[in-house]
Amino acid sequence: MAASSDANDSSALLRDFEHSLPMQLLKAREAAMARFRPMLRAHGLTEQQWRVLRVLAAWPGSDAGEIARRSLLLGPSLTRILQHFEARGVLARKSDHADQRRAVFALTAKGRKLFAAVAPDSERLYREIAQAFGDEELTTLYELLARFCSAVTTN
Amino acid sequence: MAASSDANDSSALLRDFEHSLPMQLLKAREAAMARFRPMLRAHGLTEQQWRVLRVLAAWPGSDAGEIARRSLLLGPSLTRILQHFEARGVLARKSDHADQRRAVFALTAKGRKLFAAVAPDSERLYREIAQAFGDEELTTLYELLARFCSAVTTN
DNA sequence: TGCAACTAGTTAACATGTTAAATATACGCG
DNA sequence: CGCGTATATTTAACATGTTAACTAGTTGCA
Repeated sequence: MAASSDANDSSALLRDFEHSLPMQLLKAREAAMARFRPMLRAHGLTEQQWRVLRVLAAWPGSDAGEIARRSLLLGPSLTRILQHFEARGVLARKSDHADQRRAVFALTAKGRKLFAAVAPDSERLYREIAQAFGDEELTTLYELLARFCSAVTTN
Repeated sequence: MAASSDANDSSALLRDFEHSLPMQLLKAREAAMARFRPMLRAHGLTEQQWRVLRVLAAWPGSDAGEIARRSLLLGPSLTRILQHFEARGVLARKSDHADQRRAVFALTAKGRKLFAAVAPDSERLYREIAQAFGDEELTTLYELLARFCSAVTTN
């Protein structure tokens, strides 16, 4: 890649571009995920699959809507991941007798084993990041992000 | 979707889950993008296409590597977007005579017109967000995110 | 000169993101 | 009871994310 040489005449637009909050949030997320992705890949998981696994480990018997909300996945993505995991024997689907539209999900023994194998690696990387950034700054960042969400979300 | 009813026995895992920084960053990004996406869609653009348009508006004559780095897009995604825009007549490709591997890109008149049409809407929405969140908090958030990136990025 | 190592960009293959539409079930109410 | 409406989930279609492999051009150096 060519070394960048910012022309002076674009400084106004440059400032505007660096003040794109979605881009800065994406960049920060990438900085963190770059550490997690290789580890997850070594376990045969994508980032999104790991989020679903975590939700089902914490709340077994969730229905699809609840999994989607907690894992921040949209319906179609979740449908594909649940089908993938079901085919792999990681989770089991059971139709809800009280409401036939719903299906509830739970990890199988294989799924729980997979979760147990990944969780320690995940926590280790999280602690590395927390240490690199600093616990106080991390807490401040969490709080700011939460305030941002509640301030900006329209509902 | 079913109302959530958090079981007490999962409180430890719940705390862990809410302390997933990649998820909180994603959530914040979503809160912001939810405002931008409908506007961009009305102009026939995706979020990523708009990022490429902004880069080329600010730095005409960038090569693909430079566009990728500035727009935070990976090579394959950028290739597709450049092909899409080229077919639509939004930008023009020119091979670099000094280095035949490179191609440099610039907006056409049509591309500049498109940029000029979207930019005011984009800035209006950005100001709405800044006002909802508060300028000082926004500045703090930018600084924290920048520190996070430099602390966590391994290079 | 000639070849090995490197770099820019693209292609390939599979997974997810995004919106709209379709399907199936549940619910409310005349 | 029966029908319109709402809800849960899936499917469809296209765009992007991610990694690996591939192509073509470039560079350094024996």
